[in-house]
Amino acid sequence: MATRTDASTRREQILKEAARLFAERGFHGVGVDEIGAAVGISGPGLYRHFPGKDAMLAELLVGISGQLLTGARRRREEADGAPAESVLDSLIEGHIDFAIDDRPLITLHDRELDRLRDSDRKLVRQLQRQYVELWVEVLRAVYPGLAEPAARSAVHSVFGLLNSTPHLGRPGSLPGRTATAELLHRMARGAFGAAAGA
Amino acid sequence: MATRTDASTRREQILKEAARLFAERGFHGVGVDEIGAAVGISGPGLYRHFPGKDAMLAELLVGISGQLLTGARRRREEADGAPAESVLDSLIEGHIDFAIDDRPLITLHDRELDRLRDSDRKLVRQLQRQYVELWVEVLRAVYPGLAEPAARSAVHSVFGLLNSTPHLGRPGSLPGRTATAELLHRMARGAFGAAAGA
DNA sequence: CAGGGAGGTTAGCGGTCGTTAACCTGAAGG
DNA sequence: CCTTCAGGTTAACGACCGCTAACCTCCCTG
Repeated sequence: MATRTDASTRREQILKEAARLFAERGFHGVGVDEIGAAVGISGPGLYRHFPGKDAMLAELLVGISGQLLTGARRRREEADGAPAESVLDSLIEGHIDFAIDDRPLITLHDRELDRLRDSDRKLVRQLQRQYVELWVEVLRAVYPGLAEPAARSAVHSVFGLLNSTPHLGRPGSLPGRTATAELLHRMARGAFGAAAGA
Repeated sequence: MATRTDASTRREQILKEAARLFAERGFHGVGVDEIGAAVGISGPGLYRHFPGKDAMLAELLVGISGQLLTGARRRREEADGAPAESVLDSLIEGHIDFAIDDRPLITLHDRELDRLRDSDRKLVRQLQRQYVELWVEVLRAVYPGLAEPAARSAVHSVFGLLNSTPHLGRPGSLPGRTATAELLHRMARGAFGAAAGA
């Protein structure tokens, strides 16, 4: 039997290339032959690993949403007892890491959701909603005066801000990963502060 | 001769519906038959108004970019002599108006650019670049200490923030257009301030 | 009242795409 | 050594899609 590691390596390789291609040209703009070529096999060979093209997108989107949610929950629990500000900072940091390191996934995440089968789309939306609600709770702990609808809007808008990484130029033209992360972090905190602000 | 108004009404109707459909399901996810059906004619009838499907997308994207740039230039000139802060506020206000009132266009604007022919894409990118540079100039007039690369990143990120309107729930579930616009405006100013801030 | 153009229609062509079918190969296991 | 099976291959099918061709029908105009 092939080791689990080897088997999932090929699968993960396919998912990674598919994510890149979907992000670049859109789900319908990429053919299975291209995805196959990107990993060195040809078109229909992909069907040994996935039941179809839709399944690749579904696995990507569910994976992203789940990862974001799981990471956020972990960060909140690890900061147990800490002031709410530091939990918010940790959430922001986690989201920025994701947005910088997995740009294609961040792009797909809010772009190709409507291409999913109903059941998958419902699952992804549920995970996304829980993620947003976690942020809203933490945000309102930091700014108790902030009403819930405004908090929700603020969270969505800050996601838009943080997810702008694909527009910041190709990696390398940036002032450096650390500087970019710090800038985004400051801006997110500034935006939240202004949303709640006097 | 049909009046210019009547002729362009049908064209504009097609463009409007095409924008909505492209934003909902992606350029490749919409067929010409659907676009035709959305305006009450059937598929190939569209070719009396446009040379092809690509041309509709091109006209939309060039139109958006041009409108944004023209509006921004007008606002800067109208505020001649006014403090830089008020020019920045005017730019933010203009962008928010656009993001709230033309959500499908704002969505297309940063999503389907790669589907354009080379010449059209170059034109759109040029208009977008000029728009960004105008913001960068105004922003650095407000915050002279802000370095140019950081200012450019900040502008792109604030665009991400302002362009989050499609994620804020359907119009009607919002706390009201005015309240939403004010919230976004405060957050944008807060983000810029934090980007420049100590 | 001819006639011509604007703006539709339906039929159909050619190409592309996702998927399936049928076949091959190399390595692991009894 | 034979079998099995994971993981490939190429050929081909059926559906769909963008676009063209051919035709029709008002309505405006000289």
